[in-house]
Amino acid sequence: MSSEPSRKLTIYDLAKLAKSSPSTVSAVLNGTWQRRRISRKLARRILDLAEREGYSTNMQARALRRDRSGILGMILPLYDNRYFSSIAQIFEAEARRRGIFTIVSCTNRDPDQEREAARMMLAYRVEHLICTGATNPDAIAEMCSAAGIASLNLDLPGTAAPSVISANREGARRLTDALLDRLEARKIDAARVLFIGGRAEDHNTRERIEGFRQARERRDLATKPTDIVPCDYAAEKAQAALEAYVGREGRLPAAMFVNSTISLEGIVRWLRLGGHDMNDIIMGCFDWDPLAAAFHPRLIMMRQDVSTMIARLFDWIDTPPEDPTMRLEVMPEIIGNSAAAPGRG
Amino acid sequence: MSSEPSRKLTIYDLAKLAKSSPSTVSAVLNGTWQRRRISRKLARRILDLAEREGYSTNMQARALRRDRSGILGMILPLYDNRYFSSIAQIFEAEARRRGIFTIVSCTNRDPDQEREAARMMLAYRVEHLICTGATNPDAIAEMCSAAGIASLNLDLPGTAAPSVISANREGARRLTDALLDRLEARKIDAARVLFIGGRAEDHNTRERIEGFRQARERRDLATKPTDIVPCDYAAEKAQAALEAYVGREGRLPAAMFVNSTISLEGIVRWLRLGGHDMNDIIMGCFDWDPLAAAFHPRLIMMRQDVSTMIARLFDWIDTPPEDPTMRLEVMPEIIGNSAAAPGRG
DNA sequence: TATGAATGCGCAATCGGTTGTGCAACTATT
DNA sequence: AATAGTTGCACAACCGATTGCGCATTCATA
Repeated sequence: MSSEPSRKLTIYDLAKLAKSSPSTVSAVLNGTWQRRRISRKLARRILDLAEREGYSTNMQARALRRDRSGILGMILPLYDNRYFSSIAQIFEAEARRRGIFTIVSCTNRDPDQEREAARMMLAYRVEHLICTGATNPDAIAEMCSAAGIASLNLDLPGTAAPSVISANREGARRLTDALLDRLEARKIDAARVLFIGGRAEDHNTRERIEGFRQARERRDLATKPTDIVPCDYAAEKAQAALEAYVGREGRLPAAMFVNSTISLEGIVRWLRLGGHDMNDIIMGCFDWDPLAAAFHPRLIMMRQDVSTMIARLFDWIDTPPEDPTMRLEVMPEIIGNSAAAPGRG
Repeated sequence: MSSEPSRKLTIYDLAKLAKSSPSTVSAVLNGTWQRRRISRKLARRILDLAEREGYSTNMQARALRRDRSGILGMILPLYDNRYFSSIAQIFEAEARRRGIFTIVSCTNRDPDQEREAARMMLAYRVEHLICTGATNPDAIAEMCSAAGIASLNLDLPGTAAPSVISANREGARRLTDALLDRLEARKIDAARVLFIGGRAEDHNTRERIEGFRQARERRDLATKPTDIVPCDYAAEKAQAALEAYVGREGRLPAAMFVNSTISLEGIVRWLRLGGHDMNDIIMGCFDWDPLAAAFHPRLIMMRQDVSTMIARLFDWIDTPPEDPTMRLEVMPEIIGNSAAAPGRG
């Protein structure tokens, strides 16, 4: 380790030290030296020198000159559930594997914050912008296309950029089927099944509601409007909605389709506060959380296949789809629906 | 909205359009126009033009020239628990409030990934690097100081940069006290209390163990070495460690100090699998998760005060402490230890 | 011993902002 | 009317990389 450089080392400094030129040093350090016919000997000397002196490329200068930042941007609603946090982690890991730098920003499901974050990412000239669970993906996609950079949607689809999402309808159908199967096994009337959580205006919730409906329809079960309560995601909202439902109906639902782990939090809290036994009610959750699974092993969960979703995303980053309205659905996996489920484990 | 610009708009384009000069346009757009005595009229004209044409400053160019990126970097072990995810979220929110851009990278508690992420952040010339829960904070601090940029530690302290951490020892003492109080209330022998989870080589775990010991000592309770099992954080490790403990002791511990929510996951799973009743055992967890709290309201949790920790961090970003080895401890809050706790709620 | 090709490297322009400095034109002062 | 001060803006030199181009050498071939 050499002594503290008072100023950051540049290729000009290295060129002087190596008695060479900045262009040569640059070529050596960015790996294009063979193409520029720099001798292996000189290359090695410069590389050693750079290593010894602790040189680090100024990415701003590189980005400016190359007109490519080497950065991938992602906006995300939140980090604080397993679904979104694993999206961030797997996205980062995959980008790192490819030597790409990532910037992730969470925007709290707030359209203004989404736009502002996108504006910043565009100012930093990210090469792609991944728009995850955005309230208004098309607005972001438009900003991106105006800036001439590609955008992709994840989790919630848009019409202005390609989207990778979960197979929400089919997933919801399967989750509902699992609930109905358990009711049948316990010979419980399937009339009182409640769908709770999510936003009526978001695509995923609408699809899941549709899947829920279809699964019931196929068994000739009617679904009342009051059985479907997209009361937003927040735990408190779900708590209040369940309270209201029980107030109206006079008793607990026999089964519940809970639309997210954050809604589940409210549901569970409400049940606990009321002194209800979790096992008296059959629950499914369209999302996955290992702690919840540990606490309540009879809870059925849909685990969205984040690895596959991210893999498809990178496929599109590598080779952009010709059709910008392309939509790809990835099937989630059902967890906790073992055959032994009806009995006590 | 004007027609699609084929090339990204620059201050030179704007200068031409406004029949002005690049330096004037620059001054107007970065807010220094008053100091440079640009007339209000011209400034307005240029601002309107920039707005109309959808101009966006090239941050790479700005950063290069200013020699300041305007970026704050943070490395983080993971996103997938509430503690770290709220650190990321609150950090971002606070930075956004100040108009600072952030880059967060998670490094999976892997020293190599930590160094690599730090190297990248330094290459992008972040202005500060926050090192959260790093396995080797001093190594990162050294890299930073060699590059001439300030670093700060969060969650796990180092000796080469100022650190903001939780009051682990005192927090652990209080959590242990809560466990012992409950044992007393139930008139249960306090011999069989198990500390489980974490890494013996990390500072926080050592401090918590010390707090655990002290709380027992103050009640004249001896602590056997086998009562303390820092088996790493992973759920599987905790699961195996508990299994081993029970195998040795012939029965369950009466109470447990679980060192993280991820360890808690393994503990709860193991208890469930064995058909044990969660309420037969008094549990505390040094960390907080609202889903866990909802599922198990008698679980006592220490919620680390992330908001305060981040606030202190930004204090130091604003005015760096004179002493680089400075360490600040922020008291965590105990959750779920209400007076009504011993009875059924 | 010419001639042409290949090898090895440096020159200088460039990316898009920022900022020290200078120079008109205008206003106030004596 | 001459001088000094103020106002309003443009010039041009950077920041640190990248890259098209060109010029010496050296090597192979005739």
